[in-house]
Amino acid sequence: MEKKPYYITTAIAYTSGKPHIGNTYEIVLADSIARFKRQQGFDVFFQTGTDEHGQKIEFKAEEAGITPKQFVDEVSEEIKRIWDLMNTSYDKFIRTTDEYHEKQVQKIFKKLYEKGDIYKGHYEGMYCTPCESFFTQSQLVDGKCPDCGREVMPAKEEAYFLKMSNYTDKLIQHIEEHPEFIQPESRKNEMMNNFIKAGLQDLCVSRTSFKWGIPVDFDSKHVVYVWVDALSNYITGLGYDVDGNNEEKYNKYWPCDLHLIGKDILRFHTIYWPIILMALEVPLPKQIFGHPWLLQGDGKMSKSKGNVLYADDLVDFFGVDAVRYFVLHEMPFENDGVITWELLVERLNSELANTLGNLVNRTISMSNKYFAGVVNNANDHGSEGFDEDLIEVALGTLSKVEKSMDKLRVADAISEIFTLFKRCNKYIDETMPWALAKDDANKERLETVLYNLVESICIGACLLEPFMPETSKRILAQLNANTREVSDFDSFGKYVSGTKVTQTPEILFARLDLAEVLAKVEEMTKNNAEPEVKYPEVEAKEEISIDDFDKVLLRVGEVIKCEPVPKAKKLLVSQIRIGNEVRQIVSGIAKHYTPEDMVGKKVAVITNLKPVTLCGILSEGMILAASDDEGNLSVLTVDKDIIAGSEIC
RNA sequence: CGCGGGAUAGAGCAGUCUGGAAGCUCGUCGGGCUCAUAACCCGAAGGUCAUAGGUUCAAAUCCUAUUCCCGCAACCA
Repeated sequence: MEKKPYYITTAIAYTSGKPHIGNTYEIVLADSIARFKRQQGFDVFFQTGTDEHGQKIEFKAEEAGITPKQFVDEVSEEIKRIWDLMNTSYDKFIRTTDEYHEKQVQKIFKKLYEKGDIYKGHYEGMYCTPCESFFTQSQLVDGKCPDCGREVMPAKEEAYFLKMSNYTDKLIQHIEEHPEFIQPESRKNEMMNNFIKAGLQDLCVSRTSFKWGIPVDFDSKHVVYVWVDALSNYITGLGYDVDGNNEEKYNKYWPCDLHLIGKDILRFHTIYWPIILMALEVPLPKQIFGHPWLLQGDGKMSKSKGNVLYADDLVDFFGVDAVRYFVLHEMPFENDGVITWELLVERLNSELANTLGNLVNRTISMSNKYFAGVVNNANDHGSEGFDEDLIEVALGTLSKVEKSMDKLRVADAISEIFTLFKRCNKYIDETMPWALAKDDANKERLETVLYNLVESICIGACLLEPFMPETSKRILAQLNANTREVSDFDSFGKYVSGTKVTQTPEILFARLDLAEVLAKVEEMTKNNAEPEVKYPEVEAKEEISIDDFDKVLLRVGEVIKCEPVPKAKKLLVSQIRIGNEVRQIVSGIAKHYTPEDMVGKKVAVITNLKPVTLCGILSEGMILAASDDEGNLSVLTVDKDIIAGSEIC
């Protein structure tokens, strides 16, 4: 029988740096779905890869003193290494620097241009020359550059645009007719209400401000916008050809069954990508799922604190399958999940070591102890109904797993399998094999009990394969059992009676001591944090004369009253005594100082700044403060007590 | 009135769409068991389901208002 094709993709990872555990979660999730579908009998094609163009990469490479290509080669290799470490079974790892991809992207761009869906226009706005950036009128701050505060000039830059309006109605219709297209549903509403129905602006799909991208072949000043480049990977990876000379793979697997992506990039996948495809006259993918994020529990991840969690570090501590188990199981469906060392240890100990590992271990030990490892099905089912109940749970698990997986509820699917393992542990207590072993008359009953256990564990282990492939394999190897096809799950008793299990059961998951783990983590964190101390990067400004500086009047001000600005999260409004007068000054420091903190402080104030109104409140000056890249902020105060109003120079 | 998400046991969460006995995991306490990795099994304590109103025979669930938290947007003179 011909297998049904199933094409699943992850977002391709951006090669600006090493992926942390949150990024790694996505590939593991996709892998579990891909493996599950294979187990279900689908002909699966699973694609992932790296997104390697863009200004940010150009900049990072320059910083590192190497070419962009060298830079992305390194990072892409690193990402692939982590994907492999996590035992992910992708069929294709595409890189956007692959030649066939670049060629097709150029052709795609050209075709859309020739069709009129892409047109040449002008990017118009206010331009800040030192910052090399365009701003719209509304982005300007007091008519000046929002980044550096300097004068901006009206300017025009040539650029290519994708005409969104040609396809907006069609897109709305498609989304409404295919409720499963955007998942979860709450995201669909968000996209519709916030973006699509509000009217789509034409998308600027070329850049001239940097070089590291795919050049527009008929206009070499421009490179293709990274999103057009990146999104196309889903079809170029299959061998799509604009001129119709598609590879067999494309014909077989497109349209894609599932684009698995992070919730942050849903907009690109549910709006721009479908419109590009419609323009190319290519069918749309069947489903796009925006998964939640895995967040670190103890504060924000930050490189300088050295507390970013990476998959390879976690694997060193817990092993691949424990990490896979954690990210898959701990992730709620719609809300963000949390990952901490404490939670990891807890899950490992209670679920993996106690429930599963110990179950396999005690079962094998008993088989060896009572029957020299030989597992016989004596078909003596007792009269208490224990066997019937166990068998019912064991046979019912598959359909429960399938039901959950159909809704992409991977965490629930895993829980169903562990329900079976828990049922097995309970069965041991109910049947009390050690008591049966005391009387030879119970031999057949005891054989049956152990057989039922081994059979149930086999079923559970096979079902576990998509999620924890290595563990599944190890359990089956210890039981001397084969992996099963889906059709083998229809009846209980497929484990070959008379098989001998291993004599030396290995510990599947060793329990870990939380205190020890935390101590090791602390050491690791310390080591990682040292070289990461990073001084803030501040853009240079032109040299000024003492006369320029003299234009600024700085004075000491004493905060006599301070309160939050209603409706603004970051603003505090202070009454500040400066000599004989009291000024009202608004400052963006509410995240760092409470009004009580501020009252009584003697701060540095620019007093001859043109007054402005912020959130409806007049501000006559500026309190000086220092801030770093981490978002820390400190207000400048005077070192010794000095009277309010004193000049600073 | 910027957009959105959230508040359920000591902790972490499900349940809310579609109203019908307040659930899960961990932790705590008590008991059982000894095959096993101080593991396994049973039981108990612990929640006015953020607050106030409303609809209903019946509300964690639906409606209205309010409070607090978290993203995003804006504000950072």
